[in-house]
Amino acid sequence: MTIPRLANAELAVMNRLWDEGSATARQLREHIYPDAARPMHGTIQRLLQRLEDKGFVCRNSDRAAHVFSPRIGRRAYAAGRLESLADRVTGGSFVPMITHLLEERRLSDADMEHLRRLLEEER
Amino acid sequence: MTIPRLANAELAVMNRLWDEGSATARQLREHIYPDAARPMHGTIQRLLQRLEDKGFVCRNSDRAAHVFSPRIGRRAYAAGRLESLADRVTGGSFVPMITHLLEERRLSDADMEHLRRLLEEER
DNA sequence: TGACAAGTACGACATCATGTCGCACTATAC
DNA sequence: GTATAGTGCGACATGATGTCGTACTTGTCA
Repeated sequence: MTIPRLANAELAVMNRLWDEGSATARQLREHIYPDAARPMHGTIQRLLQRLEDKGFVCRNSDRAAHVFSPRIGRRAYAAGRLESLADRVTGGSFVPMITHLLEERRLSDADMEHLRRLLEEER
Repeated sequence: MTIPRLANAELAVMNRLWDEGSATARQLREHIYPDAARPMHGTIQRLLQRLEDKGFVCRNSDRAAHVFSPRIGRRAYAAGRLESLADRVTGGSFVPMITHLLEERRLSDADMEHLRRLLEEER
């Protein structure tokens, strides 16, 4: 059940769906291609179709203009990709990359504090 | 200075270089294509060339058979990709995905303990 | 010095994912 | 029923990737 990678345009659609909860193709188009010279109808439909095929979105077709919603949450996607990264690069462990981020001070104080608390809760 | 994504074959080469520290094209080939029907000479050379272009490896050409070494560490690569993931998906923060991993119990006890200690050291 | 083995450089190609477009078809509104 | 909006999907251009072939270079050894 590994989560496939999303390309840029697909991610743009998902990001919008994650922000809004759900949307029609038209709403997505107006947000993602605000001042496109061309219609971009088909493009959005195609992207949604492929996202549906990959299991990322589901559609409610009660109405003529279908309403699309995410089937996978933002966190679940991010975590899934992170797992995949760890599997391919660091033998499945997250420690090496977090170590590096700490050494390089790429983590904000707020994030660090947040993580400390999370890890304490799980004791 | 964002770190570009590596494809499968490229990653196989890098993983070997990270394990060994350095290697010649022949050594890499013997490890990555142990029983290839075809020579795979050019393939490895091509991969190394592209990795060099992308700044992932450097070569020592003192000898006829060049010796290749990583220019970017395994952790740095993993951390770089993790940052990129966070930027594209969770607004740059790592907290959401770690939260998800904890909720889903995808982190080993050892990893959690390791992370706790790391975060304490950085206080 | 010449011939052979090993290695490098790189153009070329097939394949695949992606983003885009176009067009036929369907549903809805007036 | 005619116009308007939406869906379904084939098609294409592009770029990345993995592979192959070949020409060129370097080193070795008789």
